[in-house]
Amino acid sequence: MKKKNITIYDIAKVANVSPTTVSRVLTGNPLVKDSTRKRVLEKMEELEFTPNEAARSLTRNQTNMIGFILPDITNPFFSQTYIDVERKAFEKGYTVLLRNSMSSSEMESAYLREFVERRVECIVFMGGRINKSKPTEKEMTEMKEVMKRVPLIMVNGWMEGVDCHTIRTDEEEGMRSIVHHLVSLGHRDIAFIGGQKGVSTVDLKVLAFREELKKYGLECHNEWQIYSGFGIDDGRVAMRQLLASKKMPTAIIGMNDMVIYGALKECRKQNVPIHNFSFVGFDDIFPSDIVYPSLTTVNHNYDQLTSEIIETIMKIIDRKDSQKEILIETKLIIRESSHTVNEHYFNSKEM
Amino acid sequence: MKKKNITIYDIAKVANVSPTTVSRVLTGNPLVKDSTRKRVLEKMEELEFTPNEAARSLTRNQTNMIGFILPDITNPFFSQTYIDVERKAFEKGYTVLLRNSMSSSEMESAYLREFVERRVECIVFMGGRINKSKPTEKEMTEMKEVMKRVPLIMVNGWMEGVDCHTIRTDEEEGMRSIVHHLVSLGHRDIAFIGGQKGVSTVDLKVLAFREELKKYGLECHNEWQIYSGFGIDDGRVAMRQLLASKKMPTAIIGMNDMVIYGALKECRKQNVPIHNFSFVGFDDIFPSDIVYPSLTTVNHNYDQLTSEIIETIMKIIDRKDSQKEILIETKLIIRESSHTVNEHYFNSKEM
DNA sequence: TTGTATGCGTTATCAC
DNA sequence: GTGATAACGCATACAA
Repeated sequence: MKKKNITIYDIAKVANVSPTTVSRVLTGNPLVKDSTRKRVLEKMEELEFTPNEAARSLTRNQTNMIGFILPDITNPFFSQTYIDVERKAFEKGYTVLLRNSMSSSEMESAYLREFVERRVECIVFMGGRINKSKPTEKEMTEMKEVMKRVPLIMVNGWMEGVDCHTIRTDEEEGMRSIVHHLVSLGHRDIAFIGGQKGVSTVDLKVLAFREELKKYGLECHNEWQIYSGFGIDDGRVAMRQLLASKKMPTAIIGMNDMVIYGALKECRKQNVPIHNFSFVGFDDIFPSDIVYPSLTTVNHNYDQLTSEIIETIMKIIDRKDSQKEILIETKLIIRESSHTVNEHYFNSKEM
Repeated sequence: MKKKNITIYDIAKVANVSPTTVSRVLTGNPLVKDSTRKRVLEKMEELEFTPNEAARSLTRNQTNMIGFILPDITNPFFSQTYIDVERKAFEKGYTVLLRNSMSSSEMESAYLREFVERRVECIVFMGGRINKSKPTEKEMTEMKEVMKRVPLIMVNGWMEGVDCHTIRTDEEEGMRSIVHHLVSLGHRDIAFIGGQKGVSTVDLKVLAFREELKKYGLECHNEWQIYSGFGIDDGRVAMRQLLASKKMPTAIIGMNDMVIYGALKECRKQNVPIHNFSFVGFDDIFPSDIVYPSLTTVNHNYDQLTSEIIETIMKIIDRKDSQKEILIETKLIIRESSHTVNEHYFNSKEM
């Protein structure tokens, strides 16, 4: 029943050469006579031979695989990053293994182990533990253990005390540009919604946000900083809370685009005129250009980000020097959702 | 320089057992004495041993890998499908290799070849050539060649003359439910936008669309069927064309959700009241619940779809019988974008 | 330019 | 329970 696998030995036999020669044409060794190369290739075609990559990996001690752990590929921020990396890696002859951790530490551990077993040549890590201000001891030591065996690159995150290649977009600067933009539109009452304390991408933004408020001499209302989470519904929750407060902000910054989508939705549910507020998101994922109003947001510069990732990977694999920390400039994309303080707002309020 | 890889031989040596025994604890063979198993495990820990999956694959002649080709993971329709398959496969001990073909036949070929070389145990195929009404001879024979070596499942597509497992959502029925819904709201002038002729998922829908119009005794205006493409901008193009026509429809069905996003955007650009039209999409991807107006659309029943995919894969691998063709029921999700014919529309027109 | 022999790190088949 | 030994399919050092 078991169909015999066709190997270079079978090809060698029918082509009247040694397995070595077959192997040579496989690896593109130029020392083979054209006529024999041609004959071998013909026989391969004939017998429908396909080299076994596992065997190859075993002898060459390299797999041409790269591992990529991220929280959730259904989030356009990650899918846009991933797809570019996949394409650029393929051009270099590498294959990417994608794993969705859902930010679960257990999943991350399982996938890290798998990657080591499969002998990937480099691991790209996003989200989860590398965004925790206080990762657990286990998470840190595990990371170090893995890094003894496989080089690892952290994207938009890091771990205190874990020395490692780091590539991240300059989220602080992104946040500063948002505040600057809003202030220049006349806003003085600015809220920040979404995210979660203890997550570095959040803490980073909040810190920059507060510093910037101070710089412009604006008051920092703690009740306007609502750490409700990262999803659409979390944005709704935050907006609901804002709408229920006595004094309301005139501008709302989201931890990411998603929470702003939720905020917009909540306004509609409550029949609050959407232009009462200016909204600004973060990430510039594709729906931000189609929601209404289209969303002002910070673009991560995906092309540069992914280029740096792949370049760093290749340098590490080729044992070339490469910059340990890379910071990517962001770009503020101004769309309809941010505007001068709306006077209708004040008119429409009973005051 | 080259750091020696740690193998079961190293473990065997320090644990005073044979490599065979080490292998036994690795495979979970129960015939090992508890004390020696414990000793071996300890030594593995100590030397930071990790089994080499390539070597394993080689001897066991199985890789525990599944290949997944789809057009574009940044499209939420695909990412939602993929992520569920990944998770369910992982639960069964399988790893999914994702490849984005961008619907390019060359990419598809390259990835198919790679999958065969990596000896994946099953291939899931979406988009591209399996949605062509007339795939090329090369595409068909290549598919057959691959299928001699690796079982293949086509999802939401098929190939005439290529006998193969097929799982698809019932798009015809989905389209019928849309037309029924619109007609029951009083619409008689219905357009279809997006897609491309010669793509089966499009032809299928258009056919059902026309049959349904006929069934309700409605006229079929060919100029209201605009095959502009699959993306957001393609939807804008189609909408522009509709808005420029003498007689306009009252309802617009999209090939997918994306083109409707474009249509909504175009209306806003031209300051056309959005409620002049009823809009219905197809796919129910996540932004459809957050755009304004929220989009009535057809849901693919992702959970059932992905369950069927994984079940079929496992049955094929385990050489169990499995249904050759599976059809998944769709579900019409009614949101704000579909409503009765808007009277304001007629009032606002100069007529 | 080609062939022989050996190794890569496991598992599987025997024997003991 | 445990241990030799032979696969698995390819690449490479060395010979010729």
